[in-house]
Amino acid sequence: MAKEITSREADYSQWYNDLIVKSSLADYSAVRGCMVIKPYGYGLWEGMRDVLDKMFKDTGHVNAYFPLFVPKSLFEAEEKNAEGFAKECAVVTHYRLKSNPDAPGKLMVDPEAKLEEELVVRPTSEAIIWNTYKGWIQSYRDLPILVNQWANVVRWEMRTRLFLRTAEFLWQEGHTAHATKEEALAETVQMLDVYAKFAEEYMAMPVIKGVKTESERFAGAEETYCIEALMQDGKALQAGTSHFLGQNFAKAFDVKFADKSNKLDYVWATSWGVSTRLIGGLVMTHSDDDGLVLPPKIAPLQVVIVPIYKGDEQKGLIDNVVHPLVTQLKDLGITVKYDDSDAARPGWKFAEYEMKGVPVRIAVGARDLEQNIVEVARRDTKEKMQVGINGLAFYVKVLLDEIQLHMFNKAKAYRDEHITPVQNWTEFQGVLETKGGFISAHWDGTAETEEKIKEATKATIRCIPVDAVEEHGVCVFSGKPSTKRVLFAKAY
RNA sequence: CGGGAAGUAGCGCAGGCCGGUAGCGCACUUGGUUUGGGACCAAGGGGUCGCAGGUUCGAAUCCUGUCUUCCCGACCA
Repeated sequence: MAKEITSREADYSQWYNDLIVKSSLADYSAVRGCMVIKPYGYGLWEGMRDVLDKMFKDTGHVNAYFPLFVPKSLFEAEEKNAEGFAKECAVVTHYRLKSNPDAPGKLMVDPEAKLEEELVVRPTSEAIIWNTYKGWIQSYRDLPILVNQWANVVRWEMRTRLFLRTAEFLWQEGHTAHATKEEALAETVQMLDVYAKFAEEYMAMPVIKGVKTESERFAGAEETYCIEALMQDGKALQAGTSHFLGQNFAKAFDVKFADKSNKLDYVWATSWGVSTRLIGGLVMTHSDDDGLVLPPKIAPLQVVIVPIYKGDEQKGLIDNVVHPLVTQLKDLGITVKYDDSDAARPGWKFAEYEMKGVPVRIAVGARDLEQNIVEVARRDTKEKMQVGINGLAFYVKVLLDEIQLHMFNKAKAYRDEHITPVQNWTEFQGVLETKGGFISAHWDGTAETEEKIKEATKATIRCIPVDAVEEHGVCVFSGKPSTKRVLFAKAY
């Protein structure tokens, strides 16, 4: 038993940490709050990135890259945004080291090399980008600008967790500029839909589309849309956000355009992003006590083939069957690995690929060949099936689709069971303590009530669902009138 | 940033109170036997005990500082 992980029941947090490390997604690093994303974890991110990037391109966006550093004077231009991030900014103050005269062989910051103006390491890029857009935009003919960047950002978090919250993380941030409010709003909603589609169809992670309350809104935004997912421990995870920024950044950076009648107006803006946090969400949505469970559409490796043999003669016979199978699977666009390494025995390989969440495993032994079959095992349900070799590649292709669908349906069933409508404060507290998940409740719309509920229970309003129905009710906490239900939950 | 715990071979740990030149399991190397759920036998290799100071004839062990990680709070994606 070389690699065992803590069970979810014993300690959910420890299970998560064990899983990330033992499945080789990431490692802790020598830098406080920063992690190393290992090749398997990065492969997962690359797969997600490739799909999202295509979805962005298909909706008319292009990629660009802006600087890591933001001069402090630019950063503080949009005051609300700057204040919102001020407490977690890394700041570059010097540009040179020198030998330390008091400690031979050691270096020190050269006090003579102090920067004229401090550079903020971007926690997000609105400031540097809007400063740049000012030079790109004169007329309505220059609009819209639909730019995305894949980048790293830094937020100096006090308490970090692998993938979910690290000081540095990878993400994409879209920054668009529009001539009208309507167009910007449409863009905001469009990208929210892109995120939701990606989460559900590729990650098999069901999400609720909604709007943030004022206190949870992105600093500097007029409106923040979000997708919220539910983890297996009943806590919610904000998985992506899309912001309608109004004219806030255009005003802060003086970005005006001339419309068709040559009238000057400020540009309308959006920004939207998802990060490597999605990997944490993926892990906590599907995985079990034996390791990762990855949806086929995102899994870096979809199929692994393990030979079981005694001696070179049997190995040769198995090779004769497996090699054409590998070709057939690849021709169907399936990623496959034939693990015929002699370094580990079959049982060890089984456990290892289960830990890594490979969706389908095919075991081929001499006994199978006599009957012209193989053993196909699916990771999500742990089922094993005897399948004929003829037509096997196509069978696997269909099976991968079935696994993808089953994973989504299972996660959705769990999520739906954990959206609990409550009518009063007693029920609210009871559900939160015993069951967890989302609580659908009426709220009076005030930040005061929201804050008091948070203080009392640690639950926050995750979102006001976009499909919330209008109904008359009374606030679960204050008893004041309310027109729609919102979703509360404890959150990551 | 406050409270708690931890850091000794790649991983998991013992040793520490009572200072005397570091050990166990797994992993690794070589050879052999094996292979249908984390194989077995034999012989090997590998550690400035997180880092930096201090006490001492002598420090993994005692003292001080510091770094990193985990858990609980406050803050946040």
